[in-house]
Amino acid sequence: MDTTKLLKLASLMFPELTDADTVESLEAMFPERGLSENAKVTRIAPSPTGSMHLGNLYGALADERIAHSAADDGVFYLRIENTDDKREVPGAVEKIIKYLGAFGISFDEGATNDGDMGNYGPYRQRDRAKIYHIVARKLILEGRAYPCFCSEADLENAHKMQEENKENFGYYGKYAVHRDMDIDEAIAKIEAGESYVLRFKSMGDPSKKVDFKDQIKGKLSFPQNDQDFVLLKSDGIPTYHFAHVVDDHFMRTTDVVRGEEWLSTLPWHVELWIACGFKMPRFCHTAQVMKLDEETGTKRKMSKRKDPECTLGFYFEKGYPAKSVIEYLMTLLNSNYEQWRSANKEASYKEFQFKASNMGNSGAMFDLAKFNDVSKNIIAAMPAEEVYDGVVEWAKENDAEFAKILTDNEAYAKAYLAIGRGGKKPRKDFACWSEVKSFVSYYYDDMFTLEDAFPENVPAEERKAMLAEYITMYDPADDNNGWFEKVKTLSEKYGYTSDMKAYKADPDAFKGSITDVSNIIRVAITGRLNSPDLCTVMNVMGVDRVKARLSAQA
RNA sequence: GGCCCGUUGGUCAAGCGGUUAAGACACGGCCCUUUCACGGCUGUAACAUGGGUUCGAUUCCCGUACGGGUCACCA
Repeated sequence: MDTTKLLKLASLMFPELTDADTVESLEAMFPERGLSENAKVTRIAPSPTGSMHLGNLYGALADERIAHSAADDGVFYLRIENTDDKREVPGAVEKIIKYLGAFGISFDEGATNDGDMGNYGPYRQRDRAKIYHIVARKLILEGRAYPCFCSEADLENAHKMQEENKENFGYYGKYAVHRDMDIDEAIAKIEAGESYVLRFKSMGDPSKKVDFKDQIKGKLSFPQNDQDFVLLKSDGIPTYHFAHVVDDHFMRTTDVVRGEEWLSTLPWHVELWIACGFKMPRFCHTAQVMKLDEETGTKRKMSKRKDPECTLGFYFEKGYPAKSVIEYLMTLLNSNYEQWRSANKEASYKEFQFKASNMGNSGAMFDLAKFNDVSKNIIAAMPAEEVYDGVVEWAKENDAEFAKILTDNEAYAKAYLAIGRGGKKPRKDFACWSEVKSFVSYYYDDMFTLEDAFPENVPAEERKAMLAEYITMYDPADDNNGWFEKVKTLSEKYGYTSDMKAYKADPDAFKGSITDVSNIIRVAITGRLNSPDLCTVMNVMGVDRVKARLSAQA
């Protein structure tokens, strides 16, 4: 190998590098972290190409929990994978940080809205060009990387030929046309200004296997890689593969958590890690989250391209509490979480001992019905103040009119939100804030609508008479027992039994029951057949509104 | 098409050679109950398929089918 020529090639490709820019200098600049034995370093590495979706959050939560669950000094950091400037969406980084923050996921280091935080940066890949170039130069000098001058058309032709010959696609073997190009020729082409990429020179033999252990999937076996994949694109920015190896090495990641879509290129990465001379981290390839289709209620694989509506924004729009989403994701992430939760009802999810090995390996499906149940439990456990704050915050963004109604009389809203709350068996009325309005509309005269739900077995005249009489009986000072006694008295007077046992045993023997009478009052007051405890509802509404509602139907 | 991953009740999901095959959600019934919600009890319902290995396979191996991923100068 002609070292002099290779040096010339390298300096032509990376004129910004000096002799001091060596991999050793990088090792010194980004030393091992010296954390405790069990400490794990994980990262979330999104590309700022659009809105976050549930899969990103799922991965982020897994990373965060793995880092913070194993030891006190674990590190979880944010790295921005902005190597593809064509796809970058302005403001996406800010959005990522904002959304993850909204779900209570915070970083120990990494990219922030104003610069970087931490000693292993820069944390935006575009700012790391020099670091990649230093490693690339080393690979060139060792004969493990070379420039390739193929045009897009060249590669397309090769692809077509491979299709016709039923061969594997890619740049390898005889299709790796620049792999053994004369160095002088390459130098000449570069000097002439020809566009090129830097390719990895693979030494793998696909007829042999490479064995691998994944923290989630267990033992895996692949054919060895023989692809001379691209390390640096023609703009000098690395591809994911190269950036992954360089960054996760120099940022000292101990556990690479990523989606299982990376499994197929794992042999590439394995060969690259070895070629670079870096110690491989542990890998956790997570099953992918399927998404719910809110229209049909059916489920299918989440897809960035096909499902723009499965963004995290969906959960904000519906008004699901961040806590609910996290809680549900935890049940998906670690299958023993639910069991733990039922034994530790009050505990924060952070107290749960999260393990990568407890992650499912067969594709976690988003189950809307279950998610709603989880969310109902979360909301049911909140004090009225928290519910009020949640609804108001949501309404301010999504229903300004409702927000005004709520804030105009905060005490009133909190009073009815407190009904059935706080005890051992709290009501589970709503799964998200957008469901609240229709549930509480009858507390407001402007939103009150009367459904035609009066019991049919009670003649209208009798019903009106009962309501008229009840107005005179109603006393807001009554407690629940006193309230019920009055309804009982009224029922008996009109011939409706209050003996529910007898009534159930033989309904035909009676004109009707106290249920009919209380439902008449209920419909008059709330406009519907279903409501929380009527006595409390009436108390919250206040005597004036109650009497007005009753007389309107009397 | 090549390579890889997966397939347990309606849904999610335990299980890791011998179990009456957990649990949660949903659904049905009963109880509680002035309605609803909650809660309690209870019921229906599953190891994709064909071959092996084994005294014994949901569990291990091979094939088939089905689903998914990937095969870019995207991540």
